[in-house]
Amino acid sequence: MLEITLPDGSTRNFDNPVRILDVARDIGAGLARATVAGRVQGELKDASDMLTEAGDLTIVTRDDADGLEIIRHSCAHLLGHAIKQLWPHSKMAIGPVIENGFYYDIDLEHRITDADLARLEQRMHELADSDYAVVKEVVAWDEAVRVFDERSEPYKLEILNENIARDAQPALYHHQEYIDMCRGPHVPTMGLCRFFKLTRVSGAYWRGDNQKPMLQRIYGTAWATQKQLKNYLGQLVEAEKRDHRKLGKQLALFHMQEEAPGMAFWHARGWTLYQTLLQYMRAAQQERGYHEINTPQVVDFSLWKRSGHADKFGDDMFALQSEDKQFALKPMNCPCHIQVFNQGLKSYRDLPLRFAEFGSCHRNEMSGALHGLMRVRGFVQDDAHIFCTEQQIQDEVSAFIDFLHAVYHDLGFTQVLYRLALRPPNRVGSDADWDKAETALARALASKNLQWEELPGEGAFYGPKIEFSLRDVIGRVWQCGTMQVDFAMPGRLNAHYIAEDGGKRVPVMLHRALLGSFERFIGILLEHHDGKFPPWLAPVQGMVLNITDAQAPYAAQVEETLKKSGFRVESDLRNEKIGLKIREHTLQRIPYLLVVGAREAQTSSIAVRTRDGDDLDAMPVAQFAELLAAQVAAKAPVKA
RNA sequence: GCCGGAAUAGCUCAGUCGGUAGAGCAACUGAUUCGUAAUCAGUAGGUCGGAGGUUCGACUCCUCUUUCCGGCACCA
Repeated sequence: MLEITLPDGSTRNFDNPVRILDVARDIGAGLARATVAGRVQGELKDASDMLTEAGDLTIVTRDDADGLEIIRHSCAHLLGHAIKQLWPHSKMAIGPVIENGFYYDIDLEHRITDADLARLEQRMHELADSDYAVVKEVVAWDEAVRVFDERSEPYKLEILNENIARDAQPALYHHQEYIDMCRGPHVPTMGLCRFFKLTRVSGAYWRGDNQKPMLQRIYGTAWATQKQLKNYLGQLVEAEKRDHRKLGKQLALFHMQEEAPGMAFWHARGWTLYQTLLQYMRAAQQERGYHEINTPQVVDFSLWKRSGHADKFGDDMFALQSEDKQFALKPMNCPCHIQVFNQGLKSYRDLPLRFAEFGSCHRNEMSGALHGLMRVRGFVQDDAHIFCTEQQIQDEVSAFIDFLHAVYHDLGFTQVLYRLALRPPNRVGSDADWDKAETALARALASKNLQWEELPGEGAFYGPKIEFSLRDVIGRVWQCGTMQVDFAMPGRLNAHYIAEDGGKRVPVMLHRALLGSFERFIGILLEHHDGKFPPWLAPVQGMVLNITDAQAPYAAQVEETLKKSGFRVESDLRNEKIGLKIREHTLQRIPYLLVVGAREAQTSSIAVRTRDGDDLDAMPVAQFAELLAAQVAAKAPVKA
């Protein structure tokens, strides 16, 4: 007698051991059809697995997150099955689940093209539609080796030899004639894997190692229902529409060209946005006790040698030769900030000393890494270095977190994620120092009641760090802010202060940034807002449009009045229909369109329309100025 | 840097089999003076990313190269 307890507390009794799928079938045919796997004592099991002991069982269906993940995993096998049918000589590497889908890495002479993807996808559909049963076979390690040896699968053999214990019992999943090795679980029948699409093919190093051969990676997305799939594909289209590179061109914000790869040419509107953001940061950090400084962009290589950057990143710096000297464009600001700190003797009474710089940096990023504004070679950081004592770390970090929250909130981001990167194997500084620094960072986070993820081994060699990421409106996560404790560099570059007892001490240096680089952050902002910036950030806040030439003088006067009130306003006096002007400036995402016709000229008013098409009716110019001023002050969105 | 793809008018994109390039929008000219997402007509616009090669002939085929796109790797 076998008693199975279901999540609702009800029980079912069986005379003999049963398969999970049989239990589902016993409950109902509908459930059986939707069954992907089972969860027994917290562990996922194949639907075909036998239950031999009494206990709890949760049927995992395609509606569960776990179920979807299994479907995606099985889709990778389905892809493998199809690949082997079309190209029997493919050597299969790995086929894991990723966010929204799966991929499979294969080694194949033939280069997979887009047309091949379509063929593969069609074959996958045929296989899935046949709804064949997946057969799981648990074998001895030797037997698994024999199977993959026979099938000439060197990558599977490497995995068996290097990653699977000799006494393990690997599971082989039979997909008709195709066999894949997997931890599982997998779907019981392939009919559960119908809603997928192969999205792209690219190269990927075997085991992620650039010394190892490059394989072909085929990506796909997979979902439990047609509706989910359609929805996701729609999101991709949506994300593409708000691509900052596209918007940057459409809205005349910036451009890039061949002669300066990885560096932006900022146009008037883009630079206005850039400056608005920069001035905002400047004011915000001034309020919080930072001293803004500015340091050279071209610095003798010897400084980078002393700071240790030349060793690690020398090849990634732009080098310059002049007379007999080797210079480099600065890739970061911290060594220069220490030079400023080192001018004049510092007392413990001067600490914490916060040096901020909108530092223009250049890094010779590898060509393949460049990506619009998101990864550039020339950029400006909202960088600052706080020189302080160990005792001051926690308070400084705590104040920084408040600062960061305030800024992210102002910029329209509400969700922040926190990660604490802890000591790596290769590091400088004593364990006692690391203990103190890690504790200070963790305490600062805890004191704000924040949840964080710990990343052991991920800290910089010179100290632990907190990474702050924000989630944008379409759910993507961007790492922007950082707070890093540095025990090493101040000492290397001879920074010290006189302590209370008269002794010389090396200060702790905190590297910190909120936005990271202005270039990248503007890219993120553009995509987050879809170019529809709130009025305080919008490069042009209002556009005055005349109906006919007769109102041109009045329109110019309105523009002038609003400009004098400190707003960014332009006018469009072309002899064009109002509909055309509305359309064009709406597409330019200008928050307010200010229409002036004979009526408005008569009454000294403007007819206000938002870029979203809302009509705010005619109002006196002064009233609009008041409304806009309030929104700018509050950093509020466009008012409907 | 590595794998794959792409580059044609200011922009978005066509271009068949190798026979010297085309549309829409924008620009310019003219008409129109108009009330909330595209007024009409006309004109002009190109070393087909760059350098070589094959060919009677190259946007088209080949080689090299630059940049971009999608990934991988990298990211102080």
